[in-house]
Amino acid sequence: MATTTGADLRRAILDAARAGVAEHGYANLSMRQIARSVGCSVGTIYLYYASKDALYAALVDEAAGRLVDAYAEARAVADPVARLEAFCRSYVRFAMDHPELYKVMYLELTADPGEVPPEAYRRARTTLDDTAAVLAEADARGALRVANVKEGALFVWAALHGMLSLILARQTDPKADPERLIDLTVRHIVDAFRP
Amino acid sequence: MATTTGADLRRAILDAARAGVAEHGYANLSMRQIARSVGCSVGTIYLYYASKDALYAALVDEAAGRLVDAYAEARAVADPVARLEAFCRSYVRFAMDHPELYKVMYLELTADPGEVPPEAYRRARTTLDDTAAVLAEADARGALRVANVKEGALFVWAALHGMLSLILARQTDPKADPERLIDLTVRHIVDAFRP
DNA sequence: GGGTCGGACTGAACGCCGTTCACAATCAAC
DNA sequence: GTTGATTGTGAACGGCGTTCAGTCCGACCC
Repeated sequence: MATTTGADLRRAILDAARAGVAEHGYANLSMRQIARSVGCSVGTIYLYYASKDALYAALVDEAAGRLVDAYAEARAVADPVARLEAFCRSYVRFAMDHPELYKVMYLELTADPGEVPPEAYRRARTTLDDTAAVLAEADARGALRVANVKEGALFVWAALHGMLSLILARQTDPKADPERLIDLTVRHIVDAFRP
Repeated sequence: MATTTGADLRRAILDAARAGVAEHGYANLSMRQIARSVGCSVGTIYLYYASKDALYAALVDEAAGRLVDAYAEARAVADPVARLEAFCRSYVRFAMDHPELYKVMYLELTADPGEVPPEAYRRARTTLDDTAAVLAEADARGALRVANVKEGALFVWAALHGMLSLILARQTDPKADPERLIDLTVRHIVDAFRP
């Protein structure tokens, strides 16, 4: 907060932006607030990030990295169906543990599609490849039936993302337990591919 | 644009707001722009809508009405499984035909959950009841197996909303045909409930 | 007619915002 | 010691949502 400079300042700005988004949402986050909390002037932020959108893209990129990390341990599960479920739960855990990052990545952005460069999402796409691979393996073993693994993986993502969106946007019954809804979703996803 | 007054002016403001959201998104829509396109002053808008959020809520309410209308004809389908699919397609058609309204209802809002009063969404919830009812009927006839119809309906909604979100936010493969992805989604949703 | 009242309407003003840019400070290289 | 680049500043610009003192104008009563 004091007189950080150079690369440290760059990181401090990103930290402040992340905290600001978590607290106020992207729309209510201001460059001036970031500058105040970091202890530099507004103009300085523009030395490190070309615009508010660029700063946002950096947040997305960072979040994508964490999402990919969350998939790492699930990759070790031997049984393909169990691994598919493990991937689903890794995705959900990421979203529930870091709702602000999940919003940054997949909720906030939809307000203005195309403002965040697609590169920021490239890393996150590897999770789709993981899902496609496990579907292919399960299909090969006859445990599941998957006509098209890429489309199948997209469905898995869509169903999880849909339920998470509804939960995070408080569109579900307030009395409903999110964990239970997630369990239900994962079970239905797997059932959708039963032979 | 000329000298509309009273209730006509109220409607003109709503029309301009809808067109503005469709073109620029909620964030880039300004009260001043609305005033310019309607031909009144900024202050006048506040005579009819307490705030930008209230104006937004009116848009959501209007969109919810149209969504409910879209469900009306599907309600006539006799076979419950066919009716479930018809509901799904009504929902999708609403989102694809009026992407700006769908964004207004379920995408833009997630930027700041809780800003739009829940009442605006009450009408839209009847579509969930429709889905729950058709699931109950299909279960009773043995065509599908649904442990909990309310949760089942939520899953149907989540899966559709998830795929639509990804499509509308351009997160799907640009080469993929949206229609095909929707077909796939509806098929998987039904399969998820197969006995 | 004159007078008054109330609702419709205005637009300048307030304090925010993202972004720019002329300027100052610092420091390595010569 | 001078130069040049790098790093940092903060006032200024145009735009935003919102407010409010003030203007307009038709309806009503005397």
